[in-house]
Amino acid sequence: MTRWLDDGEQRTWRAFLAASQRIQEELDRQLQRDSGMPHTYYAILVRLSEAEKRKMRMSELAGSVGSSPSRLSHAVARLEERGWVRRVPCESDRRVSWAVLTDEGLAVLVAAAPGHVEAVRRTLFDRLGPEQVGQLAEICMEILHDAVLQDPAS
Amino acid sequence: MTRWLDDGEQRTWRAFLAASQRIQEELDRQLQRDSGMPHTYYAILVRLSEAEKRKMRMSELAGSVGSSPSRLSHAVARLEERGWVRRVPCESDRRVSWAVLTDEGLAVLVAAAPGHVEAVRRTLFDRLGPEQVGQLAEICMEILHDAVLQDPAS
DNA sequence: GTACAATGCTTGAGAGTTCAACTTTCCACC
DNA sequence: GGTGGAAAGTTGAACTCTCAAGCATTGTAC
Repeated sequence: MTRWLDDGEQRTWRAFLAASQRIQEELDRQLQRDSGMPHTYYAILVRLSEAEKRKMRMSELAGSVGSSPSRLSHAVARLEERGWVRRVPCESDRRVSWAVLTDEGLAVLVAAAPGHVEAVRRTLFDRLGPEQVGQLAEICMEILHDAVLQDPAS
Repeated sequence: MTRWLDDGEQRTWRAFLAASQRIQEELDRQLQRDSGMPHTYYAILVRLSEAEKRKMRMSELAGSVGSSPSRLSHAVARLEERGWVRRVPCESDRRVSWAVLTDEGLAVLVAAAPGHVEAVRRTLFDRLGPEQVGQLAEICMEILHDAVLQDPAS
């Protein structure tokens, strides 16, 4: 009954796994080594830096970086300890917390960005032609499109 | 000096991150829920099941699943606790350990496989056309090709 | 044959993630 | 205006991963 993967699919799948794993690890290692933070923390700082007044609600931020509420809560707690992010209670809805990027956090991000972008180029874009970049974008959009991604059983 | 990403690259990069993250999480969740193990453990069982006599040296296995020696050592320790893998010392080189997939481990793998393959289809292959699958394979090969992936500074 | 480096693997501590509660606040309804 | 449920976040425990250090064993050079 199971629709097993044929040889081509098998190869594609394993290549995809290996490639994405490798990129993730390389970026994590680079950021950890050069800036003392994992990639997920970097993504949080980036997203905050782009937001109006450098602040976002926790849930919005979580959705934006593709993180669970719990993960984000833990992460922001660590970022707050380092003084890179501050949590401010929302006046109009007291369930809500604002996460605010501090000046110090922005400085750390600015310092980390060039090395990170270099790593992204080295691991991904420098290896692909322009057509492939377009194809990859298209493919990833399809994967994300209407991303139910749920098991029918659940 | 930094070669920043242009808008198209930026979008591609974020789509790629989101897509690969999403697939990883979906697979991990499915396997954890239905078979009580993370995806990395599943990969270890798969690789062992394909090996001659269902056994491999730890270092070989680590390379094969793209894991650090340390990670594999921890993982196999857990798998051994569950009785799915056994470690056997090598006679000819006593530094070496063989990891052996047990009958019980094979049974668990066989039980887990259909649900996993379904998840892979649902999250990836069902969303792409045949051309895109080919393109994706090609792209991932390029990413892995001659994968130095090292920072010049190191 | 004895020092010394390299190899194979393991270990422990620190850090991040997950999952299932749990608290607080808001909203809708009667 | 109370009540029940939904929404927003947090917390703690269990688990995995990483990194650096460590222990044997093997290979190499003198």
